[in-house]
This record gives sequence, C-alpha cells and structure tokens, in this order.
Amino acid sequence: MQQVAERLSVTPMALYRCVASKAALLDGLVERLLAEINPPPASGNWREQLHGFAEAARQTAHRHPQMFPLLLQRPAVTPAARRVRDKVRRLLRQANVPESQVARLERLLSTAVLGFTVSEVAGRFGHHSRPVLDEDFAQIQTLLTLAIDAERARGPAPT
Amino acid sequence: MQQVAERLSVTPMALYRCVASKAALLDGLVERLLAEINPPPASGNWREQLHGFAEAARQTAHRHPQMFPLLLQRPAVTPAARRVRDKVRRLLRQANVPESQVARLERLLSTAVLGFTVSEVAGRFGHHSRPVLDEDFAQIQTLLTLAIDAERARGPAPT
DNA sequence: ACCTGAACACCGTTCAAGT
DNA sequence: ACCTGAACACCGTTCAAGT
Repeated sequence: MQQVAERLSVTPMALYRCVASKAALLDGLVERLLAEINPPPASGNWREQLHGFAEAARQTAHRHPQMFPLLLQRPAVTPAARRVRDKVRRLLRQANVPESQVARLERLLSTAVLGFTVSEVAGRFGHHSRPVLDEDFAQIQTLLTLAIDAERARGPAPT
Repeated sequence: MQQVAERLSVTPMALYRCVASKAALLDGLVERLLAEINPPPASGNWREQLHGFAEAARQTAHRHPQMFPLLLQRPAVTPAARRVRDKVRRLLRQANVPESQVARLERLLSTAVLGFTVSEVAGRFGHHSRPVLDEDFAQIQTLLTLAIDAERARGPAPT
C-alpha cells in the first residue's frame, strides 16, 4: 500500500478511494497476470496452442516473479481466470478428450505448469542453471502430452 | 514472532537468543515439515513406497496448510530435505531408471506432487469437493507412474 | 546467562477533518 | 469529490539496561 501510494505521489489513505482493501488490489493484479498468459490467438493446431499456453505462463512468471505465486492461492472464478481456463478446455475438446475428463485434465495441466513455474520463481530451483530448468520444463510438457493422448485414446472416434 | 513469544510467555525480543531471525525460524519449521513427509520405512516395493511418499506429502500439507507452501520457496539443501530427496532417488534407481535421469525425474515427481498439494491447501481448489480432489490426486499419481515407466523402458535391462 | 523496555522503522486501515 | 492528519493496532529487529 505505502509503496503503491508513493509511486502515485499520494498518501496511503488515498488509495482506499480506488480499492476496497489490499486483498482487492491483489485480486486486480492477479487479473492482469492472467490476461498476460493468454498466448497469441489461434496459431497452429491444438498441440501447438497448448504449448503456447505453457510457454506464455512461464514467461509471465519470469516477468512477475513476486506476483505469480498468488495464482496458487485463488480459485479461477474471476473473468480473466475463466477466459484462460475455458480456452484450454476448448482445446482439449478439439483434441477429442471425452467431455467427462475435460475439466479434470485441464486442472492436471494447469497444476503441473503452475507447480513448476511457481517453484522456479519462488526459489525452490534456485541452485539450478537455466538450461537444466528449460529441459525440465520441456520434459513436463512431454509428459502432459502423454496424459492428453491417454485420454484421447479413450475418447470418441476422431471425425 | 509476537505470537510465538506469547505462546512461550515471553517478550518477542527474548526469541533472538534462540533464533537469528524470523527467516531462520521458518527454516527450522520447514525442516520439521520435511521430516514429517518421510513415510513409514520400507514397506512394499518401490511403487508402493513412492505412493507412500505422495500420500505422506499430501497428509502433511493438510496438517500444516499455512506452512506447507513454504516448501516451494527453498531449495532442498538442508539435511531433512536431502533425506527425502535422496530416498526418492534411491527408489528410482531401484526401478532401473537410468542414472542420468534420476535427478530430473525426482524433480518432476516432487514438482507435480507439491504443485497439487500446495494448490490444495493454499486455496486454488477452494471450490472443489474432497472426492474430486482425491480423484485428481490419484490421476496425477497414475500419470507419474507413466513417466517413471517411460524412463525405465530406456534404462538398463532389469536384473 | 537470560530477559526486558524503549526505540526504530515498518505495516494496513478508519474516520473525522480539510480543500 | 478527493485527499490528508492523526490515530489505532499491528509487524521484525536492535541495543543498552536490568536481574
């Protein structure tokens, strides 16, 4: 609060005209964060687009290492959060994942990606070099591809 | 600090006799947390033991929802952290995972398990029922089993 | 040796008062 | 309408002083 106020050349108390509390301000920042994860629209097939999401999430984490861990703390109920989540779900349907598994699989993907990226910016991998982490992230994406293909196999016949 | 001091019927300043700073106190708590993750020793084959680790991690998270997210913030360099990590690595070697992939695979497993469990206790899944989360966690473990088997296939011939 | 009081530099927040 | 001063209830930390 104090630092935001100073950046605006205003006393901390003046902020309460614009925002209900510190928590509300953080909620707003999380919205901005989520909006940044949305990758360049509709380039390539669903595999490439999901890859784009994963990369966009990681880059956003690196741009905002202090804020990014907040994503683990709030359910995806705000507009921006729903947009990201629903876009991933649509891609999974496009991949012929059975409807009954779409929501669960989306949670699995986002959990793995967030788990890694938050670990990275929060400090758990502090002692690992960048190339090692790049390779780790690539391997996670390979594994997630495996998970998607496993659900596709049980899904409806591809058109 | 103030709350710890009150619990000890002492002023906050007295704590600095026993601990260098608040960060050092948190480091100590993280050690205790990690010690709690160690599952009942050596029951069953490596598959069952890895399953035991995952379950123990989740139960520890549920017992200490406020502290558990700290695990994402520190590298596994302390004694207790090394113990857990090395035990998982030993199990992977037992499963014939090639030595070159043991460390990376251990990171993948712990990242997935921590990513889910921290999401759970930090609030990201706040709106989901317990059975749904149980099923999610089971599916993550199934996926991780897939990842391990994929590495085993590329490893040395089983004895 | 162990603890405390006073002090410093921070927080988020409220509310009456100012312009 | 918009901002501020004063105030309240909190933080972590240091250090000289007490026992």
